[in-house]
Amino acid sequence: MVSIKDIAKKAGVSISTVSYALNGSPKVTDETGARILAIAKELNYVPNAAARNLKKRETKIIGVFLTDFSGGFYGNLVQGTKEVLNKKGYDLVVCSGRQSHRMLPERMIDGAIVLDWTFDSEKLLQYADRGHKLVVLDRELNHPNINLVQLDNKAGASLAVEYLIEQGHKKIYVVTGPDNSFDSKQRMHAVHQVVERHSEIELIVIPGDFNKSGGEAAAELLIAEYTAPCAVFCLNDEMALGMYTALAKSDYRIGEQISLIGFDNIEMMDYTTPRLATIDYSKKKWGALAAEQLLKLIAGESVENERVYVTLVKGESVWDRNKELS
Amino acid sequence: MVSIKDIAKKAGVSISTVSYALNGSPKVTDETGARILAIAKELNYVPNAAARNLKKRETKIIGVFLTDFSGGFYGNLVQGTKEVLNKKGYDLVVCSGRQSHRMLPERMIDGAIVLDWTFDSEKLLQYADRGHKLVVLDRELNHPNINLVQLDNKAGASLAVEYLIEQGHKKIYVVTGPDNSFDSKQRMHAVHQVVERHSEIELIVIPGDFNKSGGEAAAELLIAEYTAPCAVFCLNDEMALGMYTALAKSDYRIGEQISLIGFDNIEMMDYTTPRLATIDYSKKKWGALAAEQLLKLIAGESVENERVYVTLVKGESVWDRNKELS
DNA sequence: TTGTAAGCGTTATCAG
DNA sequence: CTGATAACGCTTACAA
Repeated sequence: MVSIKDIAKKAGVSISTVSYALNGSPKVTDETGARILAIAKELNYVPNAAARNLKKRETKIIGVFLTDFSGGFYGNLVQGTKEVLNKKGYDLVVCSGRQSHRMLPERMIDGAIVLDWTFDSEKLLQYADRGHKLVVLDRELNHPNINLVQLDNKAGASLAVEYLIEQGHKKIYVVTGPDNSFDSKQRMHAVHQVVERHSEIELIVIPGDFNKSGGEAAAELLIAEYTAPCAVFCLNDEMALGMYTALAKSDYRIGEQISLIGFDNIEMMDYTTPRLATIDYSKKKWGALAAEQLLKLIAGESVENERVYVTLVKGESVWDRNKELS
Repeated sequence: MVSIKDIAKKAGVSISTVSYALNGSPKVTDETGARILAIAKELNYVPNAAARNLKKRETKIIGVFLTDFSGGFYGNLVQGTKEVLNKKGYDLVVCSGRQSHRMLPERMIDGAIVLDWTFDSEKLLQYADRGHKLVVLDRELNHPNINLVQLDNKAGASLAVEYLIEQGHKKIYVVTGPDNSFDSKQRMHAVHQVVERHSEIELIVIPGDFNKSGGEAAAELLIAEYTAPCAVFCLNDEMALGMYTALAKSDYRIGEQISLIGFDNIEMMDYTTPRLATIDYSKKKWGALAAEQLLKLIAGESVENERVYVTLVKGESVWDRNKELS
């Protein structure tokens, strides 16, 4: 490995001069500076990150922690984050799984954006206590070193259920996410609030897992106890797609006997027939916002928690019962 | 920051003893070892990655370089990689964009898996020359420190074109990837080989970009010059989906006037109607294989280049003209 | 079994 | 403007 020491030797100067030259410090003559740069290039010098990180106590790298790499969900979000970070001289790495959680406390990254329910809140708070900067997208955590950029789950879930009700549905199933998912809890809460305002609605809750398999399982349950047309709100699109696939194999048609709406508007939704209704929001903006907040946090600026707004995407997957009744 | 020095002070031992204890060396008494571990836990000690990396000259982290984070393409591939790496005590980070390329030469990672045509081959060779270990999935590079795990593009493209021909198609459009894409070149080469064996086939090449927009642009061209039923082979699914969307807005129907086949079998394909034909292969296995090869390379074992095999996925998007003719 | 000390490649604080 | 030199936190001979 060629180090600044080698350059110094070859240039006949000291290592500190080399360091200054390499970092574009005005403390070296243009002449020696240029000579050193030339020699560095000639020797194919590349700085050693570990040494620099050790000394400077920063890596200029931000980590994004995701539950998994799959699905059409994360692409745009991470892209939004990356664009903001790169513009500010930071690099981004995407990590997943418990093993990788160590990167934050071990200081391999200068901060983290968390959208990963397998990452313990307790751990996150502990890291924040030690001075690490965090932006969390999937829970509520109150700490000066943690900023929240949350989805407006309440609005989204309300929009979804109200849409079903408006279309004349009385019997509504809801397929939930995992118990420990904050998003799932918030959405469920909003669902209950809306339903309470409509006494005529029959609400049935089916526990899900935010995965395709959860939607498939729910579909089976639905089919088993089917008696009359009903509506289903899957608390995320992944499960809605699972249900879509499962129902395709059954005698029931989405948008006819069974109305369906999801949440997230992942890319796959564009290709379903009938078009599945869902709740949309800009994933890219979400990621970008998270990055901005994190950088402010790192810069020591004070930051308010932010919110990402949602809209309803209608689709033929929801049958308008009013037409039938009129 | 609490360092081993702090632990040493509190335990009344030297830093080396602490280091040995922390690393489970048999050189320390069980008693002092336990005491040190206890103190470490009490102080919330976390090793500093930069210092360890600097000293050990390895990070136990592997980087996966992708062109972008989007689409249903990478999820399973990265998942396969991750599982293999984690099992062997390595962590994985996913990177994208020129900026992040520095991670390899700066030794922030112990090796890289490259599926990113924006990563210069010249640079890769240069890094390999400096001793960095690489597995490349999207090009052909001959170097002792580089291993190839390639898709069987030739078989895939041949399967696709032969399928179209078998179904009675005579006029075949091919939408290519970017000029510098190795996969695109290989697939095109195979296309030409097959077509040469069938003199009755009329082949029209449309330059594409492997993105949705490329497929959309190709669709417009197709519509503009449409005269009779024809078939299209998009060299990847992303473009096939672009064409699918564009044609949905036109008077032409996929599987009727226009037959369509893609390449990759990304998840979105499962939701198209009619089901788009494509070329399938196990992305997870591909990623896992790449990880295994890289670890062998790092361990200094000799490795042969590997190949990932492909299969044809038929779909209603390809019209059987033989029926019509018989 | 434990301690001493050198060094990994940088940066940064002093003197010159 | 340039050069010694002391860190940064850790690992690992080698000594004791």
